[in-house]
Amino acid sequence: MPELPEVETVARTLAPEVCGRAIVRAELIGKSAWEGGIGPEALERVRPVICGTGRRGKLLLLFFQRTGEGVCSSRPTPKEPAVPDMSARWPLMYTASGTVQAAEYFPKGAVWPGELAALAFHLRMTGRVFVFDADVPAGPHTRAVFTLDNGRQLFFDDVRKFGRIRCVSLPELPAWNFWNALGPEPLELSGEAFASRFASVRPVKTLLLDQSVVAGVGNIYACESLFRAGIRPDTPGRALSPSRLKTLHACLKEILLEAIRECGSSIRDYRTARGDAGAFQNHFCVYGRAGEPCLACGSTLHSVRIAGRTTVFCPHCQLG
DNA sequence: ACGGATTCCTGATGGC
DNA sequence: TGCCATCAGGAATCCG
Repeated sequence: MPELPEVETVARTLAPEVCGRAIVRAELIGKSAWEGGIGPEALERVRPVICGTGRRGKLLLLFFQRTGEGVCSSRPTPKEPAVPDMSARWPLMYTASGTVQAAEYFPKGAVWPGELAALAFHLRMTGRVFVFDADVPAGPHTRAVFTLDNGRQLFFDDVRKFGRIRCVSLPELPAWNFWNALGPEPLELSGEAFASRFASVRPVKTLLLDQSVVAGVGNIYACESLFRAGIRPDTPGRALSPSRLKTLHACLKEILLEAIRECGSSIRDYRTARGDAGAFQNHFCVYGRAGEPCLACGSTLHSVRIAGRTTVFCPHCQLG
C-alpha cells in the first residue's frame, strides 16, 4: 500500500516523464475515481502544463505552471531528481530544472490558467500511476487516462477502486477537508513538535496512523518505527515520556528515509512510475511477520488489532 | 464531541 | 480440484 516513501518514489520517478508536458485530454473509465468541483473537462479546456511533481502526506501532486511564467518554457530533458537532501524542508517539488520547495509555489496572489493549480492523486490501497506510449490500451483496472501533448498517456490504475483523483485550485483548497486536516510532514518536524502532538489517551499506533497528527504514515511504517523505537503499539500516547517520543520520531524518520532510498515497499500492487518494485519489504522487522521469531531477541511476534489494522510487535523488545 | 465500528472493493489465500 | 469464507487496509461516514 502506498505510504509516504512510496508516493515520494512515484513523484520522483514520474517527474522526468511529465515535466514540461501539457495535459490535452482527460478520460475517465467505469465508476469514477474523480472527486471535487473541478471536472476533467476543465483540464481539456485549459490544457495545463505540468511543471513539477510532488507529494503531501500520501497525496501525489502534479503541479501546473503558473500564468505568465516560463518555468518549463525551454522544455529541457528532465532528469530524475537525486536522492533528496536529508536536511531539506519537505515536501519538495521535483521540476525539470531541479528541486524546489513546494510551499514556494503557492505564494499569495499567484495565478494559474483557469485557476487550475495541481492534480492530486490518492492511491489508497492499490492505486498506480504510469506513463505509457500512445498506442498502449487501457488495462482492466485502468480508471483514468490523461493524454499528454507528446502523445504519451498517464494511466491511473486501481484494482480495489479506493483511489481518488482531484483537480485543485487555490480558491478551492480551503474547502477541501482532507487537505485541511493534514498534519505536518514527519520529515520536517522537530522532535519537540512531534512529541507534543502525542499527548492523548489514544494508543500511540492509532496516533501515528492519524493523518492529522502527522501526514503520510500508514500501517507498515507505523509498525516498523514502533519496533525500532522499542515501544508497544497499544501504549497511550500521553504515557510516553518526551524522550521516548523523540526516539520514536528519530526512528520514524530513519525508516522513512531508508524506505525512500529503497524506492518504497512492494507488497503486492505498488510500483514506481517506471513499473519497478521497491525493495524495502526485504527489511521488514515486524510487518507481516506475526508468529515468526523477533529478529532481535527470538521471541514470537504477536499480532493484535489496533485502529482496525493488523499490528505486529515483539512483546519482549517493545515496552509500554 | 470524541472515538470506535462500519463501509467501500477485489485478489490472494486457506480450509474442507 | 473446487468452492466459499476470510483477510488486507485509508479514510469517509455512521453510531453510541
